[in-house]
Amino acid sequence: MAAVEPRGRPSPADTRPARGPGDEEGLIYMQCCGQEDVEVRESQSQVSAYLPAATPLTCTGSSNSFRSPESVEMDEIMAAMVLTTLSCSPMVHSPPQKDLLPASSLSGDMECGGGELSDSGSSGYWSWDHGSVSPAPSLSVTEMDGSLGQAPDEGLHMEMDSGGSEARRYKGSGKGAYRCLWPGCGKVLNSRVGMKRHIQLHHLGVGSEHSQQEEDFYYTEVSSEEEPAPPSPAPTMSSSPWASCGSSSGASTPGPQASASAYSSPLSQSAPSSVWQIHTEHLYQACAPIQVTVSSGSPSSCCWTPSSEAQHKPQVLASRSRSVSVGEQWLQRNSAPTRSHTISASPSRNHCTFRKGRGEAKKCRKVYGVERRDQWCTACRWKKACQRFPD
DNA sequence: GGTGCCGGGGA
DNA sequence: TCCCCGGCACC
Repeated sequence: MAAVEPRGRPSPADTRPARGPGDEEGLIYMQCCGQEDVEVRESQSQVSAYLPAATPLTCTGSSNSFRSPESVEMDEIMAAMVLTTLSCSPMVHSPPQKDLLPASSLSGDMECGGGELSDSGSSGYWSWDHGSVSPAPSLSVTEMDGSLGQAPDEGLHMEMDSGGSEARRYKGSGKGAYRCLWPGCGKVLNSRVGMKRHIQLHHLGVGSEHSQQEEDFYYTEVSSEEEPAPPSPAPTMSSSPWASCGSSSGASTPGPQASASAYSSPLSQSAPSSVWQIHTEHLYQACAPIQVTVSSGSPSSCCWTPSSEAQHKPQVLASRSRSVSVGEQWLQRNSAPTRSHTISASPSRNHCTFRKGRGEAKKCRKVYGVERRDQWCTACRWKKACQRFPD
C-alpha cells in the first residue's frame, strides 16, 4: 500500500502507469494468502497473460483467481481501497470507512489503504455520504439485473487491457453469480453486467466516469454452490445524513436487514421521541447546529450538511436531563410524533443567519403570558427561538 | 408598540 | 454552561 503513490483519480489513461512499483500489491496479496483454489489454478495462465498490461487493480483482481472466495473478498476490498486511495483527496477521512469494512475480514491491512472508498476528492460530503450509501438499497438491483442487456459502456473496458482481461476472467464460468464486494453490501447477482451496474449506481455513483473502470473490482464471481451472500446490511438509513451521525463504531457497522423499519435513523432508534423532545428545547444551547433540512412548510431555505461532529450533538444532548415542566410534558404527549421532523429545522447559527419570518404559531409568551413566564420554555425565557412552539 | 429571537456578555 | 438582555427585524 505504501508503494502506491498519491495521485488523482485515475483516468483510463492514468491507471496504467500506476503499475510497475505498484505491482507489489498484487504480489503481496499472492504471498500472504497461501490458499490456492484448485478450480481457478487453470486460470493462472490467463492471469499472467494479461497481467503485464493490467492496472494495479487488475492485479488484485487477478489475485482472486488463486484463492478461496473469502480471501478473494478481502483482497477485492483491499484493492478497492487502494484504488480509491489513489483517487481520493486526503481530506476525506477514513474512520467511517474502516468500520464499513467487514469486521472479520480485514484487520491489519485496513489502515494502509486509508480506508477510502469515496468516490472523489472533490467533496468531502459527497465522499462521506457515498461511503454511507454504500450498502445501497438493493431493491432496484434485481430488477435492473433482469432488464439489463449489455452495459452500454462496456467498450470502455475494452480499450484497456484490463477490460479484456476482465472478460477472460469471467469467461470460464457460466454460472454467473457475482457478489458485490462493496463493504457491507454483499449483493449477489447472476449477471455480471447487472452487478456492474449495481456497483455503478449504488456504490460508485452513476455519473462518475471512473466507475467505469472500478466497478470490476467491487464484485467477485462466486460459484452458485457457494455460501449465499452475506446478509445485506441495512442500507436504507444510510442515505440519511444521520447515518453518519453516530460514533464511528456505530454508524457504519452493518445494520439489520433492510426493511421498512430500518428507515429510522440511528438516532431515532436510540432516542425516543420524548428524549428528542426534551433536548429539542435545548438545541439553542448547542453551539453547533444540528441539522438544517428543508422540511415541508418550513420557511427555512437553508440546506446545510452537518459535520460529523455536529451530528453527534443530538445524542450528546440527549444524555442531558433536566426537569420537564408540565407544558413540556404536554407537548411531548401531543406533538412527539411530529417533532422529530421539526427538530431538523433548528436554526443554524453558523450558516443560516437569516431571521425567520414570524410564524403564526403561538409562542410561550402568548400562550402563557408574561406573568407566567416561568412556564415558558427555556428558550423563550432566554429570548431564544421558541422550541416548544416552533413555527 | 408588541413580539420573536440573534448575538453578545455576565456570572 | 447557564442565564440574561440589548438590539434588530417583523408584524
